[in-house]
Amino acid sequence: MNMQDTASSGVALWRLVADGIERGIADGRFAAGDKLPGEMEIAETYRVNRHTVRRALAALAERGIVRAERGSGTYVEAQKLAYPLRSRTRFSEIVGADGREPHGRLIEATDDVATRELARELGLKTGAPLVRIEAIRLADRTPICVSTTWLSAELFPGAGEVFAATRSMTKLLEHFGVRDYRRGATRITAGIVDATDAARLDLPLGRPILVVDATDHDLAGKPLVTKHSRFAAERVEFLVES
Amino acid sequence: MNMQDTASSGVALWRLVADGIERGIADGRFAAGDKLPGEMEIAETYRVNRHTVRRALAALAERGIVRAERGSGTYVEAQKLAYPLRSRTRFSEIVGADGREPHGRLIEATDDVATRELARELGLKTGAPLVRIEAIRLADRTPICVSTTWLSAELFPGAGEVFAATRSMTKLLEHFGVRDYRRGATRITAGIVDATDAARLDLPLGRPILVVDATDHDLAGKPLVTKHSRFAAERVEFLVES
DNA sequence: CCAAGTTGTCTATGATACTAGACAACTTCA
DNA sequence: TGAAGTTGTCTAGTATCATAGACAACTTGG
Repeated sequence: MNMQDTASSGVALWRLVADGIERGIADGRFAAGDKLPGEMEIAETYRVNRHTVRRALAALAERGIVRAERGSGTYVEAQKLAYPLRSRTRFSEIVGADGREPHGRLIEATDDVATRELARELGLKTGAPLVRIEAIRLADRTPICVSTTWLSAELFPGAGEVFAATRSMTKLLEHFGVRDYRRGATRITAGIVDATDAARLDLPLGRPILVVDATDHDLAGKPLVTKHSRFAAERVEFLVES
Repeated sequence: MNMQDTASSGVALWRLVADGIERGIADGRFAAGDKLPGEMEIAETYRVNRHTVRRALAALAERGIVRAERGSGTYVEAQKLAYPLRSRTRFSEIVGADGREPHGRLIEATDDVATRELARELGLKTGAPLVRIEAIRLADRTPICVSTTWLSAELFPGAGEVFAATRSMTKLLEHFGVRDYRRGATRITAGIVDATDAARLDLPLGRPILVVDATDHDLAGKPLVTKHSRFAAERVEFLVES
């Protein structure tokens, strides 16, 4: 089949195929994360050559709508979560604003001691007792980030158990009488996911991650918690107010 | 410039040009009957080759949206007048319903005698005296059809003068006491415009016309007038109720 | 490990799209 | 009548679109 068989519309065949697939995604016929039919199957349904399908898929991949995995298939990319970086950022609010269901899960809560850097961030002395919380945050069922959070074990005794129960850092702080808090300086870098985080984030090895280090303070400016978060870069997009 | 310079959109350049021109017509930037800019000028505004513009114009002409006249220019085709064929059809009502101003003009009114066919249509004897009225009907300033109308000279004495004054067949019949009338069988054929009608309809030679033969009767079924009308096919579209 | 199924890449061919230039045919207007 | 401006029609060359086939590279599941 050649382009002009389609009523000489002036629209390229691969564009028609791409639009069709995109409509299928928008309609929900293909959900985020779903595997699309194979290139051969798509070619048959649209009655075009496989190369034409590849052109269409390449255009969609260029826009971040699908992602091809060699030997496996082509998958619908979840739309990136728009994650505004403000002094008052609450994961649950951001995810909720995106029309998705926020979830949190405790992976591990252990005792730790402050390194010199952690102590400086939290306004404590080196070697001070800390609670280290490993947690994962999800939007619907998609893991967004894993974060390591440190709190003073003296100021927040039993923080691990509280977080396990509430699954929310905001509620944990409320439990200890902190009504509101603000984010201090936020440092953002990027890296490659390690094996541990890859498993937690359900990411293939070698994928890029956004690494965020931040410390939250109470309204008086006293440090409360400091975090080291790793976001699946392909699932989130940070927005900085200008 | 090549197609893919336009962001590799998968939409042919000529299609973009055609869409742009069509939007201009829809927006009223180019009114019906207007002359479009020359092909060279369009090519410059869209930054494409003149041949690409010609492709776009050809597509629009194919759909009857524009009409190219060699040596003169390309013009916006007036939308065809929707002309419902019902037993009670009044030109002025049809044109008015289209939001246009109906006009009628007498070309010629002469005495005639009935041929055998005219006599049969009008329920008269062959050779009976007739009035023959040549008239033209327009919507706004566009000629729609020329028609030859025959009436019995005995039933409608001085019909030519009355029509010249009223410019309306309906009013002419009213003048002779006919309050209402109906159209009988209508025969529709097509042909090529002759030189006389071409001048009257402001049509180039060789254009197709719709030829309508019909006889109007009063409510008792008595024949009143019989007509032979030639419509500019490109300016009218007959609608038959189903 | 193997087989089946998947995406990635290469070569090749024909049809369209777009550009470029030139000239013919025609209309309009002075 | 002639010049200017218009659409119509050629030829030619380059880039893209679409098709076709083959094989490599990889993943998955038995």
